[in-house]
Amino acid sequence: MPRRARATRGGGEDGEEVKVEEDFVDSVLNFGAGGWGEEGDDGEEQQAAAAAPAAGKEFKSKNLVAERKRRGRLNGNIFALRAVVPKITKMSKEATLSDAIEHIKNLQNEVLELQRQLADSPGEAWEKQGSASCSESFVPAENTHYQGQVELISLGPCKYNLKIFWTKRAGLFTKVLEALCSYKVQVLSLNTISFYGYAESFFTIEVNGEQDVVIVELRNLLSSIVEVPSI
Amino acid sequence: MPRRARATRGGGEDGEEVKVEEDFVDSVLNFGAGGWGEEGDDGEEQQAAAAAPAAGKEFKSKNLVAERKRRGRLNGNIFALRAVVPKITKMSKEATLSDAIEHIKNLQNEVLELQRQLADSPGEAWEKQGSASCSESFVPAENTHYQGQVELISLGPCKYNLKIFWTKRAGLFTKVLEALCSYKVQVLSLNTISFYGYAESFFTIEVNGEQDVVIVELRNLLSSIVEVPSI
DNA sequence: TTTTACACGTGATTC
DNA sequence: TGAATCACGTGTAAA
Repeated sequence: MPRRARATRGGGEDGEEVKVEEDFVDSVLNFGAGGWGEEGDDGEEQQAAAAAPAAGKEFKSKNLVAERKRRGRLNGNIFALRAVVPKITKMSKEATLSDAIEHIKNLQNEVLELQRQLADSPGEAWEKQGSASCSESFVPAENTHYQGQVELISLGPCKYNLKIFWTKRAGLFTKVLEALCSYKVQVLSLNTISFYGYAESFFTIEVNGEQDVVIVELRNLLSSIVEVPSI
Repeated sequence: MPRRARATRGGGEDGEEVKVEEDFVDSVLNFGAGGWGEEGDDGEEQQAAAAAPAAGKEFKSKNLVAERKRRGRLNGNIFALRAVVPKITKMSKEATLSDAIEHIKNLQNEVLELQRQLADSPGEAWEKQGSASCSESFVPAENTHYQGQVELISLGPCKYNLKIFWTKRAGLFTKVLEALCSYKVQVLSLNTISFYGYAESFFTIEVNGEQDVVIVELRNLLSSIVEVPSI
């Protein structure tokens, strides 16, 4: 609720001050503030600018009404701001602006956090890579090339199961796919289970060429990608 | 860049108006606006309030300096707001507020969208349910109870493979888990592959009690949960 | 009482 | 020019 100005023409306080009961000023103000939608209608303002001098005296400045409208728009925006900011500490202009700033910062942080969480959701890369249906069975074997969070399990000639456990980081999964791509590795199937902040992916891949060399290099490359940098 | 007021004591424009060259008012204003950190220091304002009357005349109100500080804080907040809002259309108070409102609305929509995308990332429910390692093999079988996007495949006495294909929606995966829970179904393993906007989950479950009845009811319940409402 | 916040009218400045 | 924006000092009302 706006504080219903008394409209005592307070600015110029010279001797010949005119004190008129101008409720219409209030109405104009409330029109500008309460109905702060974009209005091209200025019928009431016209009325105000015409009625006020008639009440007793000429205004010293022609931009009086314009200034009133400007104040009205500004206050309207303050109210609109108050409407979209959930946490209002005090009903004052200054506090409203501070709260708005705080709220914007919080929102931006929230967006960043959500984007970070979403960055390595496996789905992000799927659509670039194409869909991969899950049908291969996963058979634990003994000849596992193990290092860190990467396991390479031979399934037979040219075929391997690749198991990767990783913490979600931005772009990491894409890097893994690029690494596979760089070694001309065919992805036969892909399967991922993700926890909050962690994910485990199971690839069935087909490797052409020098098996022993490629497998070792690929394993090292993937390990360097997946390993957390701090440790 | 603030518009460097000329500081001609414009308010009371009565006859005995004093026109002093008070650049210090400018400095005070810029102090309040430019250095808009929280300051308890009011040395310069004291100086201003003391020097101005000395220049020729008493101020009519002690409120003057307080009002100056208030305006300074308010403008400071305007500038701060301008700093956190990326899209500034015009360098005016009104436009700044409008842009801030627009920006807040955009941010809130962005947060909602990200939360929606993240809502059914499988990881969200994992930690409530506990971790589920992936080890069961998936064997296609013929005795599949198929309806819509839900498949129930018998693996033997009391054990089934449950395959669900669904479009990501908020809270949907949690509902599936709750449905399983309500039928006292044990989840032996769980495996999910997610595309952008879609996900396929493979459960290995153990059902106790009236197999035929539970399986049919469970299948119907899951179908009703997973099916898109519009079709 | 004083303090705080506000709206007001006005002159100046910019475009 | 005129229209728009601003800072200013002031009166007033509520805390």
